[in-house]
Amino acid sequence: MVNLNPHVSVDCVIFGFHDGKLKVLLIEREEVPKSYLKGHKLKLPGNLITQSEDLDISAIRTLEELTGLDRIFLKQFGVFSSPGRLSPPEDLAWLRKTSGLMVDRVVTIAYYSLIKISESNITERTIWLAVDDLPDLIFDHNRIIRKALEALRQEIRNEPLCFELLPKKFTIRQMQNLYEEILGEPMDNRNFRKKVKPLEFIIPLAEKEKEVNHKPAQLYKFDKKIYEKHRKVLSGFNL
Amino acid sequence: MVNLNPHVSVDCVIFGFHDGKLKVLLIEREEVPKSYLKGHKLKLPGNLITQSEDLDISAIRTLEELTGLDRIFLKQFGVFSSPGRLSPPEDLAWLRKTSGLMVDRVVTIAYYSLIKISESNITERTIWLAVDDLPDLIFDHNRIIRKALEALRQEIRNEPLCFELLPKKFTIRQMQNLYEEILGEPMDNRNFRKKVKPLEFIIPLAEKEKEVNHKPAQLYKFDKKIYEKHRKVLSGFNL
DNA sequence: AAACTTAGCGTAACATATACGCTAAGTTTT
DNA sequence: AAAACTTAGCGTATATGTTACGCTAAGTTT
Repeated sequence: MVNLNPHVSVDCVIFGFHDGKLKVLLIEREEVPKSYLKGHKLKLPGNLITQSEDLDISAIRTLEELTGLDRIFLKQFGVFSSPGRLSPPEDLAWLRKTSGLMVDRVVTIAYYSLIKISESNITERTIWLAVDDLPDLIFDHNRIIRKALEALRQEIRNEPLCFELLPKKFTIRQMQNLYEEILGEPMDNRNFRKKVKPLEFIIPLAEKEKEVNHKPAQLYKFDKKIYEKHRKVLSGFNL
Repeated sequence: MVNLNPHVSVDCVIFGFHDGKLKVLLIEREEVPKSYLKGHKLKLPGNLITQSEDLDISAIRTLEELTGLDRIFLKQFGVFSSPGRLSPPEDLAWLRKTSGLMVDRVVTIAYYSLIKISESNITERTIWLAVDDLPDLIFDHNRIIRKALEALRQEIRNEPLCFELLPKKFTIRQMQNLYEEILGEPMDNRNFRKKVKPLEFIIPLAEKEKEVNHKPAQLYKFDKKIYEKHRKVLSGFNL
């Protein structure tokens, strides 16, 4: 057994994009007696940290184990430290039982992470739910997700985060739909294309969309190296 | 003696603006044997948290005690968790001695805060130093300050943080100088005035600058309530 | 052929940013 | 009284970016 630090934990809000909806990855808790279910069956992926691990490393490891992906986008966005956050008592009891530790107060460092659902290899006992329609979760995890979404909305305006959520090969329309879903406002397709067109790090492939009952769309990929070269000149990424 | 949590601490990077320079408030360590001074005499204000306190509350208390100010601007901007951060060994020995605890690893939650130097009542054993010319500090405190400055630079573009650093009564020129110092680039005074002019939450006072050997400048104050009313309409604060 | 969406051209109205010339006014210093 | 200095404001040309919209053509399935 690893040597756990019972005072500090890491929680990850994993966002994905599927069927035009922004989703969060949740874990179904084990060993929950029926007596206190009441919808509190789900939680965010996360763990108490080990004594010798940097938090970022701990978060990365948690994610790799869970999704089968490495090089995932990961961003620390907040700390949740309220002394009363490990409530209700049934949830605290569950944590003590499953961790085997008499935890009392846990300060949790929260990360959000962006993954390509289509390319991940998610392990069992997990479920993707739309962020705008979540049930009650354990502890303060609903609040953590709300804060993560605020941070994501803020940062996706200035950084090319959308490519972390889109599949490797994507169409301009998919890209626009993602922005519309996250920012919650419709955009003009013609103007959107005009903005995207001159970006040299969005590269057309020799391949088109298939099996759609309309003109197939051009597929593109994101070239991170070219983006890095241009970012200093362009002073960011604004859509 | 309060019941301290030896695993989690709070550190505050307190910025102030004086003589046209952005400064940081540092504390002179006590009980430092001459044998390992080497410049490591200074540290950021901060403490281990108590078992029952929310971190924000802990940071607020630390600041009030230190500056005599309440309602200080305070923002949590990062977590520093590297297992090796409590080095060199002399510094760790000092922490163990002064805290009376066998601390081993401390995850610190870092805040930056903005204060009006002229109106604060700073306690002893502290010193204001220019951020661009700091000596070596204890632990990883130089790194924490660098990160705080990055966060401040980012956020001062979108929020009216400058008024936290300026005195209650300020001139447009002082405001411009502050922006120039923090963002590190000169600005055109005429254009700056044009941008500031239409902002209804910057209110002229019936009072002018004194004891300067040129035309005295108009003094202004910032009205937070009016700003809050307009912010939704204006979608932010950009300079 | 109809239905649908992609892909692109064009443009008018409007807002913002940046650089810079110019004038007048109010204070202290000489 | 003049010189030195900074505040305070007007004006303007240029470039750049945003938003809304009309229009055409092309490629796929039904």
